[in-house]
Amino acid sequence: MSDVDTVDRPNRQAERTARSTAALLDAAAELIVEGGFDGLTFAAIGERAGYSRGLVTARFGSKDGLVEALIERIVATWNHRNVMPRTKGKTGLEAIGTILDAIATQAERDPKGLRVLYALLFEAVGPDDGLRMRIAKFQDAMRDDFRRFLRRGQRDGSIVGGLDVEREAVFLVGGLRGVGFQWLLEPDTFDPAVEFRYLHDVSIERLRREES
Amino acid sequence: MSDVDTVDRPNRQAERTARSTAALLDAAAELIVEGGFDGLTFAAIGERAGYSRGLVTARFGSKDGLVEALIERIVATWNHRNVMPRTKGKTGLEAIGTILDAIATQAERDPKGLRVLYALLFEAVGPDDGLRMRIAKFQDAMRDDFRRFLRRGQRDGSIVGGLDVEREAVFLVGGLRGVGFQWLLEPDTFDPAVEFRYLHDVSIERLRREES
DNA sequence: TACAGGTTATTTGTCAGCTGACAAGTTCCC
DNA sequence: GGGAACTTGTCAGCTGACAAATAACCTGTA
Repeated sequence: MSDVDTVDRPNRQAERTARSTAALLDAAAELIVEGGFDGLTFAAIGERAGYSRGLVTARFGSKDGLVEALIERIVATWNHRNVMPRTKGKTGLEAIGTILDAIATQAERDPKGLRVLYALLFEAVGPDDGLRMRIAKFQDAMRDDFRRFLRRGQRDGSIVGGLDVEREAVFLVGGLRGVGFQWLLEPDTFDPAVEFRYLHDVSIERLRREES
Repeated sequence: MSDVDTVDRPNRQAERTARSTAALLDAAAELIVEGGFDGLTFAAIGERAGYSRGLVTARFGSKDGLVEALIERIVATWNHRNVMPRTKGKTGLEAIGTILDAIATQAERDPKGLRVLYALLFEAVGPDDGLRMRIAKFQDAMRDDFRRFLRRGQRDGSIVGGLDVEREAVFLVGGLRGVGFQWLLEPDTFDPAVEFRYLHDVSIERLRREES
């Protein structure tokens, strides 16, 4: 019927697995955006994905396994698409601007995708869960990007000298999380694109080396 | 035995209620700090408070009622003690500095009390719960404080002119939430006092009117 | 002072609902 | 025919809620 069916199929088994895996993860992401972690039940995931409630366990082993896979997918696509390639050969200030701009742009064009990430982030505060450590790792990787670019900016002279790199990295990531928090708290009245853009502008302005 | 017993007791019934209510709320606060919302069960609250599991329902009607009472207590003491009285007769910039300083100071002296609030905040992101709207109301009240002081600062000349008051209020509250989020995500390695203090310094520096 | 009767505070018994997990069975693919 | 993907049956565990029972307290009267 469609050309998909006429294509060579060297491995339909694996293809089937990939399809159901993607469907399950998509469903899980949607459910988290809509109802937070409480709405993320095996029954709901299976139903929305068009499978049974038991497949989640069969595929991911446990609920933690599912969440781990979901985070993995989000982080991988994000880093691969939006950060690493677009900061090459730029000054430190430009690289930071690129990151902040990429987030603001995604808030404009694909807010749902961004909401999944933030919903996961805020769900991770709690006791010694595996989720918290997983998210903390992601968080620190992000701070590390900022640390690197802040140092680069001080070497190449694009960023004002003498600032506390560690504090600044925390401050920048904190600014992003603060916008995301207010967004998720008031999803109907809060415009994340505007606020992320403002965060970008203020941060760049503040970090830019004073021209003499 | 103790002098408490020899004091006039015009209403021991009410006193008993007040004592058990306080014990329940204290226990609930501790449990939230330790294990998030998941650990906040009627059984755990009653046990820690030294009462039975059924008293929570009898006193607060439902779990929502308990949380509402807890938030009410935190917000009331906070506003009453730390904000309202200490910003009178100050310039806009000074008032904002007072708020940020009060938070940083509490992070130094009573981090547990502050953690209860932030744990509640981040637990509130989710669907149409009553908790979300309750926290959103608190959040907007806090932004409103900043809006008021920002305008005051523009009138009295202590704050740089021409800034977007609404954006700035969001940015300031967002900065606070961002610090709190990183703290709760990494409670063992993240020092909230240092970061709140840095937030204070950077914000005041940024808002101060350039001296001509 | 004593004590009864009513009110309030607190506990215990019990229930339905939901969740994640897993084993056994069924369908699909190679 | 064998193995993988997927479904269904089933279970124990836990939670919040509420009704009924018990304990503590207060008030009025003699």
